[in-house]
Amino acid sequence: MVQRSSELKFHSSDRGTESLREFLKNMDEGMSGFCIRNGSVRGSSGTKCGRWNPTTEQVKVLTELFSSGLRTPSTDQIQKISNQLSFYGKIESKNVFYWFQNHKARERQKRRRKVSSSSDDDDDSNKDVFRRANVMSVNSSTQNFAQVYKVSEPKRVMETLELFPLNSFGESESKNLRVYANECRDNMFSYTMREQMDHPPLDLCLSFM
Amino acid sequence: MVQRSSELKFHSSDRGTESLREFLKNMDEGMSGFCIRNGSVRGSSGTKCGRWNPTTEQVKVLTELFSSGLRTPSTDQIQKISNQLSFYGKIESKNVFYWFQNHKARERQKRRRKVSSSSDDDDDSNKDVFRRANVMSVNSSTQNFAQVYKVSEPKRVMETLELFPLNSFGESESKNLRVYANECRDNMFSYTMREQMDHPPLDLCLSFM
DNA sequence: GCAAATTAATGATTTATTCAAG
DNA sequence: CTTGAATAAATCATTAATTTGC
Repeated sequence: MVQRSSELKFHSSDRGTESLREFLKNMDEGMSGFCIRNGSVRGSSGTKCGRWNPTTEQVKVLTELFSSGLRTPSTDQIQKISNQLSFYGKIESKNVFYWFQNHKARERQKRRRKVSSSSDDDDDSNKDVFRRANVMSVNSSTQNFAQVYKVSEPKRVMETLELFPLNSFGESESKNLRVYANECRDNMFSYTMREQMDHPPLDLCLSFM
Repeated sequence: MVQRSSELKFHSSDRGTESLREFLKNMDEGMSGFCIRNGSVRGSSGTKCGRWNPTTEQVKVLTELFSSGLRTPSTDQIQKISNQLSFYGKIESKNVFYWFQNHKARERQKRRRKVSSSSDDDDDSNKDVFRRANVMSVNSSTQNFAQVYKVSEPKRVMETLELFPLNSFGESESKNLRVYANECRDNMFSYTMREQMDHPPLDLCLSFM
């Protein structure tokens, strides 16, 4: 299925569109070689990874977080979660993002289908809006985003996940609220990875503040 | 399989819309450096980041590109287009992304509303091909885009528009990918919690032990 | 028992809607 | 009123479950 659509056909009427011209030019160039997704490559080795397949632990943690109230993690949160979960297996930030998005949507859907009673149960709309934006990455099958992403994740040191940074924005919007607050507690995790997966190797500490 | 459901319901009314902006900012503002996260800069502080206001030239080029068949530019394309257009004025990648998205949607909508006669002879059609051909389409729900950019792109400076970067993904991605350490990644966001949230605004610390 | 075939889950994309700045 | 921004809903696609015939 090779599709090439180099359809870019612009009206060559030149007006002061030198820039466009340039764009298109470049575009064409780029067009020439795009390789992307070679359909098959399946099942073979790891390079061509299909979609993310979360491990039990990963799902567990994600689910916990979700049921703890986290619905639309911020970019940072996603990064952190991803970092943490990478311990259990391959995972990328976007996966976390998608997971939350799908999970949220499907829970809602499930609820609706079941009983439309409780008015509008979940809907955490506000938060979503608020942060979704920052969150994930795209894999763009071909792009090297994945790579990049990958890179960016590992670098981060594991810190405690701080979800729901309580503090209402809106008012004390002091210019820089770069409250590095949590920096201090950077490494308090100690990965005692236990062999037995029976018990969650990790402790989810919910601290209410 | 088993999914937990604990929906919270936050019907807050506020939507924060600065996040995306913020991230994207970091992304291609690697050099521009402007407006450092002023979330809801309501009261307005120094750098007020209003929404993008495209210049005539920018719109012109974008429109040309659109009518030339480009419908869903890939991330790279966006990046490049953005770079090019920055010549005409302030612009960010996300603006390009959104522009295409909105323009596409609105053209379609317009068409429908107007006359369903001309079916879809518009340029949109071929765009599909275009996009399809390149699996690398930007896709990623908007947010993704944002994130991706933010995280992955910061370092890539493009000078020439190179669309459709052919690169075989999948292999050693350990390339250099500058990690782009965004130091203040800890900016906390604030959710406006509603009284009736199911879950208390908790600070969720996930520590692996 | 064990694969091919079929179905159920769910990861990933795309589209439609919504909100609000100017 | 236009349109940038952002999300939720709908959809597509692929993997895991499972069913079924042998």
